Amino acid sequence: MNENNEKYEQLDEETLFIVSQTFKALSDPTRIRILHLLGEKECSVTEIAEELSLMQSTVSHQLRFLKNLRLVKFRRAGTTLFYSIDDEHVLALLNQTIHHARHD
Amino acid sequence: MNENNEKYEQLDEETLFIVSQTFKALSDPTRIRILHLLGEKECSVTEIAEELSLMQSTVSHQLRFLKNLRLVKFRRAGTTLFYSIDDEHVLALLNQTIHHARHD
DNA sequence: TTAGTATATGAATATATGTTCATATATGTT
DNA sequence: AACATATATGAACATATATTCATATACTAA
Repeated sequence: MNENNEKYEQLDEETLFIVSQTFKALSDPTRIRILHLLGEKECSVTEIAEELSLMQSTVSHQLRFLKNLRLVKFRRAGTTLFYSIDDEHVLALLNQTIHHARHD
Repeated sequence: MNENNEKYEQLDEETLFIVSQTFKALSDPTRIRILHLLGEKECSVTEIAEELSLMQSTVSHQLRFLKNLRLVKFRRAGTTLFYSIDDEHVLALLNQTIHHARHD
């Protein structure tokens, strides 16, 4: 018994989509840097741009991407928006992989 | 003390590259399906193509991609190549994310 | 050696993606 | 209201990516 000749259980469309979107978010160096920074501390758009030497519009575009996937959130303080991590699981995924990349 | 106003420690180039490559491998639906299948059982190229309804050349191209990153390996048996997982950490990353995608 | 099967590869193509520039919107201040 | 600052957005562009088709290579058996 259990000769591993059971039929293979395919991944359903929706799961496949969510999983690929999640990893796609983490596959771009700019987004990785933004998420990693936000994992350290809440930041405004301008702060992110300065800290990472990126154009403000680049940061805004990527934050919109991350916000659509609910990986980040923001709070408003006047004209300034402070962004922070909204999905601790994905941040854990990132930190885990950073750790793995460094130690082998 | 520890007012969290220490300077932010940037990710180094090499780590950033490895991490983004790893996630890029996991960001495509076809590669996800291949890795998930190989996580269940060792398969030949033809078996993968049939099980997932993909063209043989599509499978070969993606296997080359995955092999370059050492995420899969193969053994030869005559003219047939049996592929299997070569990076359990990345498989764990995938399964973890599949589980997360399904349960929320 | 010839034929047959399994896999790999290169070129072509279509599509997706990331960045930049210019400009719009939103909020606060005077 | 006029102005300054912070952020968002749309269009244009260059580059990356995935798939397909055609064909090459590798191994096996007759």
